[in-house]
Amino acid sequence: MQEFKKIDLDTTINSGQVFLWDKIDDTWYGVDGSNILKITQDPFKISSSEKKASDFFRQDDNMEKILQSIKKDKIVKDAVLRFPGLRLLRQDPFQCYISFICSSNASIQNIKQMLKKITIKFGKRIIFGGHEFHTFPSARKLANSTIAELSSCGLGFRAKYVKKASQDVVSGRIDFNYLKKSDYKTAKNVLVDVYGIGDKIADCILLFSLEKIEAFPVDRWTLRILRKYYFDLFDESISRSITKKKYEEIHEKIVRHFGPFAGYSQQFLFKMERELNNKKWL
DNA sequence: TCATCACCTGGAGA
DNA sequence: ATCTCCAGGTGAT
Repeated sequence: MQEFKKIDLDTTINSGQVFLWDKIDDTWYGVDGSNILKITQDPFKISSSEKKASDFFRQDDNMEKILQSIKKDKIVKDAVLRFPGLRLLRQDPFQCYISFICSSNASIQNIKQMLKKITIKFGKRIIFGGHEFHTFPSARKLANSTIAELSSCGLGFRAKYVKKASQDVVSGRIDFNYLKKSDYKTAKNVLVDVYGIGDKIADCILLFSLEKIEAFPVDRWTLRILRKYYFDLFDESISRSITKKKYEEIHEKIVRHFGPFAGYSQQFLFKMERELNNKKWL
């Protein structure tokens, strides 16, 4: 089996996509919506608390073709070479949506803590594989919660975002099935209208849970990467504060350079640069 | 349209 | 011990 076909669990889970994962005795456990996943690396085996078929690891993706497509330059080539087992994940959309709304101006460890508290306070407690877990709550549950309850999970100013965003799901204003079927631009325009969701967070939700592999979240790390390695390409577009128009301009250039699987290239570059700076993950 | 700034909170570094 | 600063941004001037 060629190296790129093997999924590297540690690398993938520690790449900033998911927050509710823990490793217990060489086994990874994670919360994905109402489902709890249990995964071992060797042998690679997945089991779950619910019997629902979801390809969490995107094993349907043609990695040979995707990697071929994104290796446009030496930087991405190096990143792919260093983390050949890194993958994008296919997350439960509502959990992903709330997770990244919580991520604004917060560290990964802080985000993890907020989400953990949300599951304990609002999720369903279950025992799986001999361990206790709490599922991610439904939109209705969070929509009906009070700001005070949400604040007690350490959300701070994000509490009001989470409540409103949950209400938008309950009312049907946000329909994840519709967004999955829509093209990138249409879906993005819908998401950025939600209170608490801007360009970056919308792209995270699109990439990690709504099948938009061309989405390329631009955050302070990505911006740093573009400045450091791709200055010649993005030159004028990169200013200190990034406006909506600049963001679109950058995204256009990104897709032109990295191609239709740009989101994959983002994941490799992000992983590489954070490792390079010894940043912590979960 | 664009640039600043406040914002909850917890953890790291001075 | 106490303080400052920052963290995968966003909304309001």
